[in-house]
Amino acid sequence: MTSTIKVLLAEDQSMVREALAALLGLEDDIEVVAQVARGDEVVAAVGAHGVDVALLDIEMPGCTGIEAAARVRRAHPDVKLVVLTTFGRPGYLRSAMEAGADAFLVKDAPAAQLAEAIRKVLAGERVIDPTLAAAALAEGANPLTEREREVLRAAADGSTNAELAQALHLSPGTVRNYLSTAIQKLAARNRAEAVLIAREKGWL
Amino acid sequence: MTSTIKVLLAEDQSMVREALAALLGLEDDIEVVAQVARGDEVVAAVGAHGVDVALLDIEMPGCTGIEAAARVRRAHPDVKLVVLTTFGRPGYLRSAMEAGADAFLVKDAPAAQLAEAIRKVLAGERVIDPTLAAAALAEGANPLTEREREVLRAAADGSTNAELAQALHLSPGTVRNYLSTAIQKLAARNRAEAVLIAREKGWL
DNA sequence: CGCCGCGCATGACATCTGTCACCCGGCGGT
DNA sequence: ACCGCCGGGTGACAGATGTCATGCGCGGCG
Repeated sequence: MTSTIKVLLAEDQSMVREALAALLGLEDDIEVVAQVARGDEVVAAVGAHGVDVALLDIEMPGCTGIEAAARVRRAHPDVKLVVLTTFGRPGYLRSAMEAGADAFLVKDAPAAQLAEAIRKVLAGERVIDPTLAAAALAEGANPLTEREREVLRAAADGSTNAELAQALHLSPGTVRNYLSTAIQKLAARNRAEAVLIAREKGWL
Repeated sequence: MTSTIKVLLAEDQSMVREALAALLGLEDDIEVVAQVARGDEVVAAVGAHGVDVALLDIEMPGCTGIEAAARVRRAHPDVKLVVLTTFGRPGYLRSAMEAGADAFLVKDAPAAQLAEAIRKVLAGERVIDPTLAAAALAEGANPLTEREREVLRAAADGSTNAELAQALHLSPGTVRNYLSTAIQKLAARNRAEAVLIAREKGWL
């Protein structure tokens, strides 16, 4: 490797983003060439700066880091993708890998792993926390259908059946049916618990 | 100022914590002398390292940064307290100030404000985002009674009335009464929405 | 002292929610 | 051709939830 590794940082909280930039700035083979605060600005920035590795937070306005990863994979297939997240939800790991991520890191892992992961993905390796990988495999795939997920997502803010029906252009009875099957699939006791479980597993 | 400012960093996500340490390490008048990942380790670490300023995240295991701030204030009245948080909830600001914090920063403020805030609190100033301060004053105090808050907190995980009654040693009817008044005070349409509203305002 | 707010409780009532049975049309597999 | 699953719907029913009136005892405040 003759030149430095060019990194893009995508993270919405500027204090965290700039702190991560400072951290990576300590490594002399790594250079942060671009920073963005929104998921939907990632692809353009990757194109504009000749980025080698994109470091993507999941929780971002615009679009999620996972969606951004999928877009970068399509537009710039050679760029390596590191997904970084606060929450070690197995479902997140699964969808990140499906979106084409090369590494998946949680923010409560030691900071040293960050630079290490960047070097490894550039060398063609994949970096995944083995504990999380096991959890993702153990829990199986998302059992919810697309519609069930939609209804559950819409129900997350405490809307009533009537409001959900209106918002989703469905009959109130259908809304209740979907919620009922979702509740059973998730082994929850009501919609509120179902939302919590789905969210925790990264199925929302 | 003849010597460097000694800072304690309390933040549970090690990647963020170490990144913030790297960021502060770039300032030559600031030295991070201690790092902890739990709220209940803060007081001891402050005592052990002769800390000038404690930087406290709110969301932490052990105890919250706000609770930790109150404990430091009691045990070491001269130590300056900077509370740092992901969520700019007015209720958080209010309780942080009541706990004796000297500065209140949100993580999506520019990183430069961090070092600046540390220097300002040491000079005796208070640092508060004016927008947030206005919001905190505008929304008024927490209208919920202690019991209402307890019930709402317990209801947050989707428990039924019967389970809440058992857990809180109350009659099921009483649980419903408390939830009902809480729902009305928060102008919510059901318990789920009430939980969301209370959480967003920092009243939980 | 009287009044009010809080904690706690009961009973009655209307509505919301969750479940179940059953219906249709379409699409993919065997 | 048949089965199963999905999207969408209806009707019925039990139980959970939200509201209201009312009651009691306690403590603070004018």
